[in-house]
Amino acid sequence: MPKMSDVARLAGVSTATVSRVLRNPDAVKTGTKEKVLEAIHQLNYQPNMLARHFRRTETKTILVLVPNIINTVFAEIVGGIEEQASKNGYRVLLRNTARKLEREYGSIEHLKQRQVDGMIMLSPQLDEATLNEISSQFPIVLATANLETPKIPFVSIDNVSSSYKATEHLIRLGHKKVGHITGPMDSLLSRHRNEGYRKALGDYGLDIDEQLVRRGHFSYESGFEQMMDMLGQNHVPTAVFAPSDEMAIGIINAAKEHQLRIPEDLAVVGFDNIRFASMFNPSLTTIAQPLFKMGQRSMELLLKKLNGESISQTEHLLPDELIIRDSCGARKKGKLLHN
Amino acid sequence: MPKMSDVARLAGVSTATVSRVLRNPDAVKTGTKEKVLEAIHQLNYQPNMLARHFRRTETKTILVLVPNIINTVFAEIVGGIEEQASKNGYRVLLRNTARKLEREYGSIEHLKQRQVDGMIMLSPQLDEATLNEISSQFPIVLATANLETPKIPFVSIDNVSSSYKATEHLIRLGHKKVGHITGPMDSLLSRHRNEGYRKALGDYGLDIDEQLVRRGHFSYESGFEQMMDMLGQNHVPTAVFAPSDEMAIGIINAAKEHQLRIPEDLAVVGFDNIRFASMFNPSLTTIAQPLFKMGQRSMELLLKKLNGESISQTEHLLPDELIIRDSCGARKKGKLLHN
DNA sequence: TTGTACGCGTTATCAG
DNA sequence: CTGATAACGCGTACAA
Repeated sequence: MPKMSDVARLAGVSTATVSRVLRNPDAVKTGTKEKVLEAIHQLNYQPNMLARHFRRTETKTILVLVPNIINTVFAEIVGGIEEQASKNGYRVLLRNTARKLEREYGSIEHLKQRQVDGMIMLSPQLDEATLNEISSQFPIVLATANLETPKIPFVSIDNVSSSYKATEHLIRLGHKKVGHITGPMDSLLSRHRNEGYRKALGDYGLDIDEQLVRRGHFSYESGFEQMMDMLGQNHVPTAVFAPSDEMAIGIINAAKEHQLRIPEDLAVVGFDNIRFASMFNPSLTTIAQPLFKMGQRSMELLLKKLNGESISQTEHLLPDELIIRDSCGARKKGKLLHN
Repeated sequence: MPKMSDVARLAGVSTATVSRVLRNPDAVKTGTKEKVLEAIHQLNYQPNMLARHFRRTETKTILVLVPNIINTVFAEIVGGIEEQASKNGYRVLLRNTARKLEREYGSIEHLKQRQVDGMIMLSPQLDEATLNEISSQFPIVLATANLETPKIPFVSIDNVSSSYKATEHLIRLGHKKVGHITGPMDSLLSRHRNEGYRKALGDYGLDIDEQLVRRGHFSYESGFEQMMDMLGQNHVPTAVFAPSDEMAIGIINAAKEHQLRIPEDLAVVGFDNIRFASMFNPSLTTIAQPLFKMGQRSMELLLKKLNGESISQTEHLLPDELIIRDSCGARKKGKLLHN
């Protein structure tokens, strides 16, 4: 592999000049520049990036920590990050945490060892104190994460108001017994979605029937199981708000096992608007998160940090949208009942 | 940030010794080793990986090229790769090609610039000559890709026999008019699946009705559109083999639009066994690819290449499996008709 | 505008 | 078993 000195020799200049042609072409006279470029071409020279990174103590690489890449929600955010990163000359290192806390800690080592210039964490599980500690030393951005006392830039939607909107939709369709299966309650995001649900019921003067509120963890299985269990009881909901589409599908399938029709006997609203939401039968009414955009935005914020620019605000809430399809019954009535 | 020389000074040894403690501890006397480790601990020293990578001309990083990370099929393979990589001290750089050929070419630059030690390509679009050319210079492995004349190690399932199996299943359920919507025919993988379909029909003495064979490209949309079109014609299939689950779902939804019952009026077999295959209504009969394992295996092969070990064979075909669920009708008949 | 010369932090070589 | 020292290839003061 030819090195810079080879180019320099062939072009009859010094390595300094070759380096300048590569990094700051305007500082070189046109004639010499051409000679150098010609030599580069002739030798098919490629700069040794390892040497460059070492010399400049930067890697042009960012780390993306994902709880689980197989989850389409995360995959789509990663897609947005990658797009924005590569557009700006950055590469994306992917690490699956498999929801192991120690793998999140491990990523700190990565930063310390200068293996990456910065990091984006999706749904981190680390406590806020630790996150703040890392953030004070390295450029990091959070995605799909809310913070109690935000000090680190993060990208999210407003989980309270979106859940409120979803629940309200069901209430305005006439439902009095609206159930909810939560995500894991150690996650602030789940608590926020739960909060929006409760707020909506309260605002519309409906009591919260704690028997209709169950604990799950976003998954299809937890939706199915909790719903099966709920339907085995003596009083059942006429509508359910689920904090993920996967869970909504689990709920619907459980209801079908009990010979319930969707949406006539049970209305369901999901969350995320995954690709599959519109393909399912019935198609899911759901809250659409702009996942790809959230990925892009996280990377934009990280880029600012990497470039030393200041970030005015820490909360970056992107607009969500209630997508009305067939699982809630609004479309069955010929026209929407409200809005 | 403390450097190796700081550790050396504190421990009263040379940098060479510190380096040895880190990389080849057995070559250092226990006493000195302890002194050094103590100093490392006291200074909270972290080796500068950039310097190490530069010095050793290796990055402990591999590149994974994905057509589209949002596709669950690829995401799952990536999951397997990442797991195996991190288990062996390698990091995974993720690049989305968005099916742009130039991004595949770009990855070659990456290798040339020594930014990564090797590469795994998922469903590459580059021609075999180019792939062979790259492979002769750098360690690469292919996944979900078949080759006309295999010279590069690749991991796949046997697409011909699995498609044969899927089609045969439909035939043995009594279907005479078995349709097929293909993937893009510039992909060898699609051609193989098409080949298995045709072979099965031929072996069972059934004519291939070219009107029942349509061109698609794995997507839900192409399945839906082609099926809608097919159902608008005067003669229609009683069963369809789809080369992806997404497409199978599109086909089913199109059939439902035409008031057809699945599987009574139309039996469908899909491919991939994506997570949603079992959640869908009806649940999909499909060919299960061991995607995660395929990812792991690709990484194992790449590790061998990186370690200079020889790889005996180039074709690594993993076992697939026909998963019988509700979309084909076999289960409706009380018991399987065959097996 | 260009060249010289040094340093980045680690590892490998070689001598002791 | 340990130490001194020379690379690795590039970027950048500083000098010309």
